[in-house]
Amino acid sequence: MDNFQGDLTDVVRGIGSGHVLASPGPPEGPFPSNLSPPPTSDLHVDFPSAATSASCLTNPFGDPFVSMTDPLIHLPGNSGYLSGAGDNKSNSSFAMFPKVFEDDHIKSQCSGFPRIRITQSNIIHDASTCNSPAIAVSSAAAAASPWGMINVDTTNSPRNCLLVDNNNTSSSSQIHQISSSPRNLGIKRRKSQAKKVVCIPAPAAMNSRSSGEVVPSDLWAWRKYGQKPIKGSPYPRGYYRCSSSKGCSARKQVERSRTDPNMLVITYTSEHNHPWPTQRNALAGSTRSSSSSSLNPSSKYSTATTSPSSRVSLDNNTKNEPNNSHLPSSSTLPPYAAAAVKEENVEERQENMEFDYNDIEDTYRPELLREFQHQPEDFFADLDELEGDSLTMLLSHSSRGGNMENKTTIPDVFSDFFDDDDSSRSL
DNA sequence: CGTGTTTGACCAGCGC
DNA sequence: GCGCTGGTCAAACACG
Repeated sequence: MDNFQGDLTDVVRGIGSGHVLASPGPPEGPFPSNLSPPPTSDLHVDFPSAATSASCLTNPFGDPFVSMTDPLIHLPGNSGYLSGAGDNKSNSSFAMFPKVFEDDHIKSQCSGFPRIRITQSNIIHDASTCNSPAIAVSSAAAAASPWGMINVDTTNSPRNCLLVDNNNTSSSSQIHQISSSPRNLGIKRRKSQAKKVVCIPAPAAMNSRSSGEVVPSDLWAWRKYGQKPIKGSPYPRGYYRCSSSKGCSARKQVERSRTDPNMLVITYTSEHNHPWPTQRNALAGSTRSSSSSSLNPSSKYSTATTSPSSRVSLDNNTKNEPNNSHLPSSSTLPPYAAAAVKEENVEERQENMEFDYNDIEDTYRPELLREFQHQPEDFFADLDELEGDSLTMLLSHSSRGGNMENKTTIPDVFSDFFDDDDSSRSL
């Protein structure tokens, strides 16, 4: 059975194809739920809707930095664009909204990548290109959200889509999942084990390229230890365990939604028993993905590990402050996951279909938020300079002096992708 | 050499 | 109890 064995591979790769547009302007307040055109001064990320059918937006990679870069990375090759970043950089915020699934059978309502507008003050999910729910994100209101930067209004959300209700400006917003399948068909429960399921849009496989599979990465290093075809699903499931630290029991499973191949279902299990990786102990093999496995599409659904570069960038930041993030619960989750992942207890799930955001522990959030809070200025400042589209510029920028602690972040990630993706390099 | 992926085999949970 | 299926192990191999 071959089906889409290359899926997990391709899955991640295409995600980067997006457009980023940033234009100067004043920061915005909370955005209307009807998604009226956002004001200026936004970093606009416009994901191709047709090319990649996925819903709701995202940081497909889990790694905030990766996600931040993806759109940029593919700008040139995907007719993306990047214009001047806003002046107001201090309030910049990025948020990724993975779709939260209780069940991968939940049919995605979107057939195309939504257009996402990432603003320093707002992140708007423009539903115009997708029949998915419109999601307006405002960091302003988001400040009050548990995640600190999310305000998602999904007034028009169809069922099964994630809702983040931030009307409540208290210390906790809520994420609601509208309707969901009562059954957990995708993941068999081995023991009553708490699981966190994250659903993220997966890009359509890039036919032009066969290598360079990248897997949704998060802050941890994952080592694949197995892969199994799943009954009823044309897509295999990859099994990963945390390799950031020996003895860490954190694991995750990555698979495509059987109903919507454009969605990646990531299930986190167990917790990390260690702080964020401060250093990637090894790079060996981390970039190899582009060579062997994927050359043969049927050669297994290769998935990739977290980008070393992206990790490094985080390291630079995280090392500056004590790491208290490895707390129980959502510690295994990537930042985006922390915001939209449902702690999943298979047993409970069937009874309780509504997701209470309050239940989410935000072990990641504090760190991430701090990351963003500290980085935005530099990041957007960088974006400013990127105006015009030059990747070369981008890369060169990364290598130039200055505050490398922050600035190396994005470029490093970029280079990672470039190494793997020639198609996106056609500047 | 260290780390990662691949992949067949084995083990364990669950339903019948 | 049996079979099915998912999850894990571990050897072989690849990569830097």
